[in-house]
Amino acid sequence: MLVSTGPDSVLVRRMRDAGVRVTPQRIAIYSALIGTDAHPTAKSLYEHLSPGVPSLSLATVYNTLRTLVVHGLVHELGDAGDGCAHYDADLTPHVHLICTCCHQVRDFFGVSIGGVAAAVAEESGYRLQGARLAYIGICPQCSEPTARRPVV
Amino acid sequence: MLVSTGPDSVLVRRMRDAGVRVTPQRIAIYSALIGTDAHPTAKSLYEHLSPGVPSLSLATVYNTLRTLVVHGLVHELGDAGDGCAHYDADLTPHVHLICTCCHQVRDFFGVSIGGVAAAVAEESGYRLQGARLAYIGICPQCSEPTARRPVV
DNA sequence: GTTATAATTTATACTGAATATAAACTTATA
DNA sequence: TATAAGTTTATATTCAGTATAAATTATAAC
Repeated sequence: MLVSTGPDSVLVRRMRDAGVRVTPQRIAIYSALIGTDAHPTAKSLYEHLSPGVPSLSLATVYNTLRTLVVHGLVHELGDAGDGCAHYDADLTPHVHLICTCCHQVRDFFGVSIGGVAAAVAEESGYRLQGARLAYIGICPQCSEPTARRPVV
Repeated sequence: MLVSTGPDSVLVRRMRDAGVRVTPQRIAIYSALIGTDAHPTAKSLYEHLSPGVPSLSLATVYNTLRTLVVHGLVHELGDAGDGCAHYDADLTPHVHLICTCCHQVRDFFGVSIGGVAAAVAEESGYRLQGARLAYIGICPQCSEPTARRPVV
């Protein structure tokens, strides 16, 4: 999926509105996140972007992801059984399904969760920055007797 | 909170029913988890139990927690901003509130989430082992101007 | 457009949570 | 009670993520 990244794009405006400085690296990382539903990790983002942004450093990917999370532009989904954090730029309240076998993180929109988010925001007294709503188990593909794990 | 740990206790029966071998170390770890709502980490469990179970190894705590999680007796809540996983033996569907400032994980029963769990279990096709339902933000205490962070 | 300054990027070194290993030990079963 | 399979332990190792400091760049003020 392609995402507009010009100086007046939604993406750049969102960053400015959130008080995040705009740099080419941040645009590359944020737009890559917006343009995928694969819930990437810092490392997979780095490997995906490196060829197009040759000077990009892995440290910058970590720094940027943290910045985006702290400013509420991205949600950190945590470990998917592979020992590293996955990220999502889709802030629409929705559930994730994590397979402990293939370590895939999949969106699940089959249940409405907006009311929960609203209730927590109102009743908890917390200044919310993110959400992490995941159910963990073995996905149907990995449950098949002939299952072959995707190459991680 | 005290938990009965005899050979016919609920705790031991639950382990056997789940196909988990029963050892003194596992009883100690599982009962400590059942007896607290502090959502401890592997290390904090180790430090709490070590004096009473002198030979206990940190590796055993990690091994046991993974075993309990895989067999569905314990939920792994993931990182609370302190870089390590927290655990919960209360499998009642409920939400957690994670403060990114003091790294405390608190139960939140102010919203009912049982229906979500049921819907996911039924519609996703996943063989569910656990859930991780957390909202992340700054807790009221840490929001106060005079806030002092608890010693971690 | 320049300039100043504060923030960001980068490469590298480092930290520490979690895992792998292998020998000693324990549990469950027959 | 003997056996086989699983567990515990101490230690070594891995690697995700962070800290550091020098070089660079975004922003805002002029």
